[in-house]
Amino acid sequence: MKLSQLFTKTAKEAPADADSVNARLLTQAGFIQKQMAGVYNFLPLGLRVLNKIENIIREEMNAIGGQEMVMPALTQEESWQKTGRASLDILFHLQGQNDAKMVLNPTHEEVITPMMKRFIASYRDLPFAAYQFQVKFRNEARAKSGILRGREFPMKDLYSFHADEKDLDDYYEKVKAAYFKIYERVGLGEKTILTFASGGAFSKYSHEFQTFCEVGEDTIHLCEKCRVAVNADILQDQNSCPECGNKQLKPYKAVEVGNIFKLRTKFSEPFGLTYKDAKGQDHLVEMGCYGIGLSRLMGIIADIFNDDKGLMWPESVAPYKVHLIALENEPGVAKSAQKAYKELKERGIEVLFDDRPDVSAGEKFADADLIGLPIRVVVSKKTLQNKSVEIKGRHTDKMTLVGQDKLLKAIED
RNA sequence: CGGGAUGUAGUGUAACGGCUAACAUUCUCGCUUUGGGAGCGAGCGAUUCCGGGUUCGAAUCCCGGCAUCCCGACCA
Repeated sequence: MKLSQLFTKTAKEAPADADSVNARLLTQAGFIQKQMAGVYNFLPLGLRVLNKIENIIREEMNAIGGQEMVMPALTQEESWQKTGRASLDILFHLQGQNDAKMVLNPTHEEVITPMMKRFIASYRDLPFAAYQFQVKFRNEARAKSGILRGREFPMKDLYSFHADEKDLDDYYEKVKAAYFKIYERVGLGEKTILTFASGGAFSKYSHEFQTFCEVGEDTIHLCEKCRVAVNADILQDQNSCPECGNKQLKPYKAVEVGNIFKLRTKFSEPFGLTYKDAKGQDHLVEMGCYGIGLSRLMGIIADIFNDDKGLMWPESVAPYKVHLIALENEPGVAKSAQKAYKELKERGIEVLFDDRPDVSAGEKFADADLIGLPIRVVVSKKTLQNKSVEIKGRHTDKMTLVGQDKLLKAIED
């Protein structure tokens, strides 16, 4: 992508109403633009980050047998009455033709459970799991922290269906492992802790994945031996490590970046989702649900990986890998930079090319730091004197000159 | 939903109750510049959030609403 073509632009000054780090940097760099409180536009650079995150999650969901589908954002309110959740204050209600009552889904148990009655009849149909990436709507009393808690946000939700609790338990562990891989891959592995949280009516616990972060809404109590934690919400019931019994737990601020939950028959019951066993007896289907908010993940990554100059994306989720700069408006420089751009692209390396002819060197450097791609490549009069280009990582001040013909090799290492 | 703060060109800020609402930046045009947000000149850009009130006179004071941010409550 050529920066001269990109419709977004960076801002020198931070927006006055963006107090949170993620909102400030992502807005300044042109990744997102606020629409209203808790509702954001995801611009080309921001969408690329979301898509990177989405693809990582997709691969891990497919690896544990998840089948991708998409459910609607809109649902009849009746389904929510059946489960007793029509009165949730986070529900957006709206009215259709003939005064039909509908809601914008904040989650999809009320959609997928009745739908599966069409596809689950026998124990032979089980188990399986289905997931989607879909926008969720939650009328939060207070939107906050930039894109960490919005009223409309993209989410991955996986639902699993089982004949018995044992099978649900086994699959639950598989999802847990898949989640660890996801956090590892997006760069949050070391900072993300499995946390025991309220299990609701049918289970002792659910599990949250909590990422250490100062802006965190939650407090988790960490067992440093086991690297698991207990959410402060359930501390009165569980004041020691559930794995080793250790009572020396240390409190930390953290943000929930995922939640996995054994629903058991909480939803199959109101909708009558049953299957017949080998003897022809009916049983309620056992269910699990597993969510990850994509934009929250993006926000927390922005919140954690930055410095005073701007964002610092982990390579796995960076919108592009290379930020290529043609430093001066000079024919030789432009020509060499164009050539490098073409070669990188042909090699399948994602590159953002600052080809703007009328922008000062300082501004180009500042923009590169703000946008925060992992590798910066500069072509200038100076580098061309040595028939070379300059390479610098976003995390370091160290610059190295490599021959023009060695660029691809240097980038790939 | 309770409390607090704030609303002024696209963005960031200024303006004692009193002149044509100022400055920087962005943007447009011209010239000059090019290794860390360059320089000079000219220009565009505002119903001062909305509605009411006080006053000879309101961006400024008062009331109501709305919006945004922060704290709290809430939050599978």
